[in-house]
Amino acid sequence: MCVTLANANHVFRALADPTRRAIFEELTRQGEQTVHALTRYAGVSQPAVSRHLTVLKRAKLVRHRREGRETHYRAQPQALAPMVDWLDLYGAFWRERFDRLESLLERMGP
Amino acid sequence: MCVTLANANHVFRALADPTRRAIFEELTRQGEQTVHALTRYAGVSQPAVSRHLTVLKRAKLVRHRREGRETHYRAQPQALAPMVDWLDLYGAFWRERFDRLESLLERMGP
DNA sequence: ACAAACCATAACCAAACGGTTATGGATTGT
DNA sequence: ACAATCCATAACCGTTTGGTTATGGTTTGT
Repeated sequence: MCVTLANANHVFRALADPTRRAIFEELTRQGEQTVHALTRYAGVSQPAVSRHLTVLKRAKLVRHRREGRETHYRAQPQALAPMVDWLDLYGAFWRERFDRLESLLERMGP
Repeated sequence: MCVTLANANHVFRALADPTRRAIFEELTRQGEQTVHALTRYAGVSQPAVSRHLTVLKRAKLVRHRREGRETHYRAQPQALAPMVDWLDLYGAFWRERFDRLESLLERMGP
């Protein structure tokens, strides 16, 4: 719980940058990716991607797995918990979120 | 919806700074506050607070109301919607959130 | 009328950020 | 053995950021 608060700052900061959010989104949608693949996707240089991944790693939003000369990264959505907790406390009320959930489930069909 | 995406960046950026989060939290907990009161709370100079409030205002996370020589600010939690939406899409928190919701509804009785 | 209070903006500054190119270490393919 | 690939780190650079003090406009209190 103190861990949560300590990490909250890292999570908020990491997701403040749109490129970093895009990388995290890509990893969430497409699953595990190499740095090479992410570089092609992100539209910035490979070192830039590497450092973005380092920031995401610090926030525990991604994990990496080395395999030969390539490093595979995967999203770690549990690390979003501090942000969700914060929203629970300071923003989104249950009623509102329930409505949203309902409408989203509806859109997803039966 | 495009509006949501456009604003998402502002919201994420605004909440990336701990001082700004603290101000928003204070406004959420204690309700409307003057800049003077927020300055006492935030532990930074009054101009710093004013500019933080400007950033929060840009993200529509706060509204202001002038009353004589003082400006009252209030939190606007609906503006967190883009962040909640983003978490819905990329957080993959369905299971956990659904559990939480379920247990809450249970506690609320039949 | 005048002093004080409240707030926003301007001007300034050090530090952090996000990008780049250069480099080198480890691994793979030929 | 050698060349090429993958990745991380270093070095560098312009811009943004978060803070400060200074200033001025408006409103309030005496």
